[in-house]
Amino acid sequence: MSGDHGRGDSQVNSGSKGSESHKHKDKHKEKEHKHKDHKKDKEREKLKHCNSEHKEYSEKKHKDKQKLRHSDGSSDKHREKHKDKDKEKRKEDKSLSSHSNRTKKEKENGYVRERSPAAIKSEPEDDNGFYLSPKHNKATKPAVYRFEYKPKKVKVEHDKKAKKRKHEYEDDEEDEYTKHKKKTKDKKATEGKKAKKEDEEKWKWWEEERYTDGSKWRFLEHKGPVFAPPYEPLPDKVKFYYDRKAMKLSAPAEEVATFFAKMLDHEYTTKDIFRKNFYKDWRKEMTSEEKSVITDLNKCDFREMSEYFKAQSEARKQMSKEEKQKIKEENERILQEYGFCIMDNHKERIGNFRIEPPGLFRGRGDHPKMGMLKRRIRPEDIIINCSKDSKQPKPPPGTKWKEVRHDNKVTWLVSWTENIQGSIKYIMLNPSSRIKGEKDWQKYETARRLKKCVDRIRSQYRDDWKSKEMRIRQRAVALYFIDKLALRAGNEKEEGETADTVGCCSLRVEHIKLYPKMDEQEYVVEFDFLGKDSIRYYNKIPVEKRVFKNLQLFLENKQPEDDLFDRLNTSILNKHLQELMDGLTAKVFRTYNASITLQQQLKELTCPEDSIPAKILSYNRANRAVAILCNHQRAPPKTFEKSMQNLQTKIDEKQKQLSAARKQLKAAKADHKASHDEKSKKAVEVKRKAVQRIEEQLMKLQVQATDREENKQIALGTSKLNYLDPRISVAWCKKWAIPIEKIYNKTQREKFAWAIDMAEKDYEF
DNA sequence: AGATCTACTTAGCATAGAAGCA
DNA sequence: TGCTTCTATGCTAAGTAGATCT
Repeated sequence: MSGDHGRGDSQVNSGSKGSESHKHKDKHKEKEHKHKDHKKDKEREKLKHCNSEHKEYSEKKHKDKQKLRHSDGSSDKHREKHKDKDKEKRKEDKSLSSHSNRTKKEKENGYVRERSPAAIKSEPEDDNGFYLSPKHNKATKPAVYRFEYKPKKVKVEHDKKAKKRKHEYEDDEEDEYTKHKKKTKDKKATEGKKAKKEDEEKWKWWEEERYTDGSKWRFLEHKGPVFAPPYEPLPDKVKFYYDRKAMKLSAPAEEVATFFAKMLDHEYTTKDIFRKNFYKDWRKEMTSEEKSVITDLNKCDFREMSEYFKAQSEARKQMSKEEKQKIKEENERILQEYGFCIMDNHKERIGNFRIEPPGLFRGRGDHPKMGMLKRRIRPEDIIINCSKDSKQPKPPPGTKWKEVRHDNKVTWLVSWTENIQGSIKYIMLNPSSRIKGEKDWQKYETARRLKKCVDRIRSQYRDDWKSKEMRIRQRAVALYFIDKLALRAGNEKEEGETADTVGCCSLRVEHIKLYPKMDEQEYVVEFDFLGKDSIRYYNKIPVEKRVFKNLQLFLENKQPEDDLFDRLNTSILNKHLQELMDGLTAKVFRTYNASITLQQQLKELTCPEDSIPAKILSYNRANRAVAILCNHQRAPPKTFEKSMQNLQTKIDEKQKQLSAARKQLKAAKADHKASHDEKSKKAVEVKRKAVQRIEEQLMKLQVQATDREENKQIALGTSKLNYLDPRISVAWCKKWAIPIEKIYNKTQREKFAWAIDMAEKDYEF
């Protein structure tokens, strides 16, 4: 296990660290005058956090906010002004500051979407174990690649070549690749043309050549997207009221109003920004008459509309079986017609063939654009991508596509530009498709190549901590964080366009705190920031002295809102990584560390003599270690406490049952001792079996309870789907005779079909 | 050399549908 | 069988990263 971090079995932990962070956060807030209206969100947060500490925190936050409110009866305008001033000031600061010449981000979030107080245990690490490993230094060897990165003219890899590669490359997986090819060669010859169904489903694309010229396909045919159903005006009986008076809205204005009405139960319809954005966009849809009447959102009453939609969804639930069946069939028909495409002789499932319906935008976290109208996409907005020689999809009658192009250097079938951020959205294939699968496989191969040179890279960045050049030190410390803590790269973001979140390279001074000494530990760094999706990252970890000293240096003469790594960005970092290993980028470290952690944890946690459920618990624990590493959190399910209680009741009952059964067994034994006849002997056996059965059931329940408790606010799915080399899991299943269905559900099995087919029990990541 | 654009992966959440239970 | 609870799936936002433009 070379280059392994030796991560312990980090467990969920909501101890004192959490409260520390909260205090910190609170101070933070007051200092920065963050006082946006996020009462409702906090309430939601409160619900999410079941531990009392969190409640305390939320309440305190709430009080703080109230205080602030009182101190300045802040109107929106006031706040805006304040913000602008702040912005300007910062701009000036920046131009004066010699070390920071990059765009600075406005820190304006009051709403913090953080969850677990401290999900991550900082493990005191043996740094020697960390950096040195027996398999060391293949640095001098020319790198060997499974996939070509800068493909030249060669179009398709042919068998011969693949075989030749087998000798050239020592990659285990390479052997398998060729092996498979041989095995299926005969079969393939008889296959001939494509008989649609069964052969298609079983198509093993991983046994075929890949394109190496950068093209993604030769032939592509599809039916185009499915548009959102047109707006159906409300029945006349459902009224909208303005200033208590019923008012009939024009269809466009009414439609947008219904979007708001549908969200009425959500707390964000009470947020200032949301309301402001919504109102602004709504007015654009109004007739001039409506505009003159409706001048204040607060006087709008959407409740009747809201009730109507609730009743509708209730009615949908109450529909008869036949009606439901009919809808199901219709959906199936649409799926069959639009849900598949033909790509290079194979029918492939499309991932998202429906165009996103119009509605109100709700970004995650404290998003400046929340509430804006996401407009309806029309055929005129749509770019179709397909091959020239295919049957082109027809736009709906009386409409035209924006463009039809034939670009086989990309994988998307349909695209359009979305109006909130102006970004492009795509329709692409399902994860089970060849095109996605190959890429996924390739991703893990890159991570495996990193495994081979990670020791070298680690020793290099450690050397770089001593560099004379600031930029190199910064790069080295950032890389250390990315490697050790699995932080994301942290691209720059356009200020004011999105929620204020950061990754490694975009960390600011205010996101870390240094403690030369904390409790028993020396050189502790405390991280507290909002990452992707505004999920809070909170962690305290001891670092090496040199890292600590460097951080102190980076912090010198900086304001809280200045960049920690002012001489670094993701592009610089990735360019450097590219030089260290072909195909290496910051995110590869996440993949690598996730997968290697799973493999190592599985080795450590699986007991050969355990039952299958116990082994699965071990698997989930290994999976959990990764999820914690990658900070994959989730809101504790709304019914968590209750379902936990139910489970406990069941366990108690089972326990009673067990002791009763044991008593009976004892009695039967005594009986047998006395009588020594066949009948009593049989009775003993029967009772013994009963005890055994109940014991097993109890065990299963207990395992389930543990698993669930530990999983309260950790999401396993993301890492399973995106970070863990599926071959590790498949190999583990094969080794311990665990049915693969216990680990991967149907969708996951489809996505990982390649891994399930090719990984043997001795697979090593 | 930074800004912008493009393509693609990764992310959490809502909800539909399946499974379990009284 | 009808209700509750759990799980799978769909949805789409939010990242990463490379290419291209200025």
